[in-house]
Amino acid sequence: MAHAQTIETADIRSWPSASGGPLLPAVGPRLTFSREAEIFGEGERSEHIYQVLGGVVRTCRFSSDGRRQIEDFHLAGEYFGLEMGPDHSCSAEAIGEVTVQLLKRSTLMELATRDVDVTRRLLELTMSSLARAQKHVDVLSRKGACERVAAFLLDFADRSGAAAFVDLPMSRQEIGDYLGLTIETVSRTFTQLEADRLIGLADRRRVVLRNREQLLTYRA
Amino acid sequence: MAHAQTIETADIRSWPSASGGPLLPAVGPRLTFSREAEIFGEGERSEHIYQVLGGVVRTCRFSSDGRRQIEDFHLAGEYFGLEMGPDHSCSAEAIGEVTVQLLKRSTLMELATRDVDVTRRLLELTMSSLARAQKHVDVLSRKGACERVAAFLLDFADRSGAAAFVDLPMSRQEIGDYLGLTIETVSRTFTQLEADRLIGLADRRRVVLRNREQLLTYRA
DNA sequence: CGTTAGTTTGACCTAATTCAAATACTGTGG
DNA sequence: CCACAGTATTTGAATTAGGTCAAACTAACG
Repeated sequence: MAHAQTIETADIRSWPSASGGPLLPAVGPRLTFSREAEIFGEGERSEHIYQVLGGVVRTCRFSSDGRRQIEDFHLAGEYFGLEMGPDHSCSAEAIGEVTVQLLKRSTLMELATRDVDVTRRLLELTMSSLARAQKHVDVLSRKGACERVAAFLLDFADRSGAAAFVDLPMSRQEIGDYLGLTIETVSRTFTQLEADRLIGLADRRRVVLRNREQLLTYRA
Repeated sequence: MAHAQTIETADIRSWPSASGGPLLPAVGPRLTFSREAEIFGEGERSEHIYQVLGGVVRTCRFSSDGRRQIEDFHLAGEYFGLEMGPDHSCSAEAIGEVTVQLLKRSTLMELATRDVDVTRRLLELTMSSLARAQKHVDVLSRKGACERVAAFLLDFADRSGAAAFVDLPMSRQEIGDYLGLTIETVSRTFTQLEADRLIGLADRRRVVLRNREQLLTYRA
């Protein structure tokens, strides 16, 4: 957890009001990480659960052949770092500057033995991660490059709240490592989607979803 | 749930002794399904959670283009059918004859509001499903056909308890639908792994793992 | 046996990778 | 503001793993 800077230790009373959605008590400090900083590493002891407050985090795993598999990107509001075992099964890194809320695992687990709601929320959280992972399996399993990129763009747009405009914080390489494609194929696919008028590329990082309908059919 | 046959309604007192591992109280009947019978369908209301008592179950999803993605195979002792939403997000079907223990979801959830252990066990269960799904993502992401099949065989051997001998209950087509490969590629890969002395094919369904070491290196 | 479904094998094709090179950005110092 | 270095991205050409189509083979079962 290098380059981290403590901002504030949240009070245990910052428990979410009876709102829906999986929210957990912020039993830990906030930290800010700079671009490309490691938040935790694969194999490290898992002491905390994390909630993104600002920026985007990637969780990834490295194969013995040096390839990087990005499990997921995590946007503001989302949680990451939940583990079953004692160690982190993947590493987490900041894409650009990132602020996270730490939740001490032991405290949370202790709370969970007394408060069923905490356990229930952990369960909801884990189940939605599972649903995402299964969708990821579907996409990787037998979809072509266009469908993968289309599914990624739509998912990312939905999650970042923007209707038809995405500001991608991650590189082409990172998209490739998420979608199981090479950087060249990702690049060519963007080019082709633009040629087909399905997207517009204002900037290399700013994508306009021109034809949501048709992009959607790709991800079926 | 066609072709199902009730065998016995388990007593709620069949709560697992203080053993480790994710075990849940069997609050529901046992059912037996015949070969290829549907246990539940995608989109159906999710009323139960299931534990396999005997046989192997596949959970799968169908793309609009008619392709089948098998999410996972479930062996004796394993659970399936946990959902976050009200409906099943995939269907479950019997491979060969299968006996399952049903756990009524509403009863389980009611139990969970009173007993933290139940919720904790549901959490453990979901987390191990998540870990499996993430491993599946890794395999599908950038591995070749040999590595996929090798990873599948090793995983299946480990889970069925056999050290170096696997009796596959599923067809080549099903393996393909699980690994994101065509039946032809799966077949060719088996042939090649045998030619390379990594496996032996007694019967089409009986595989001997001749060289566990080398198979392992494939899945790194 | 004959029929059927599952599997293997072969020939060819396509999508994506690889290798290589050109181009476009970003930030820095002048 | 411009030139430069370094990185990210795009584009091109050649290669290849896996898919597709088609046919032969095998096992199971009446």
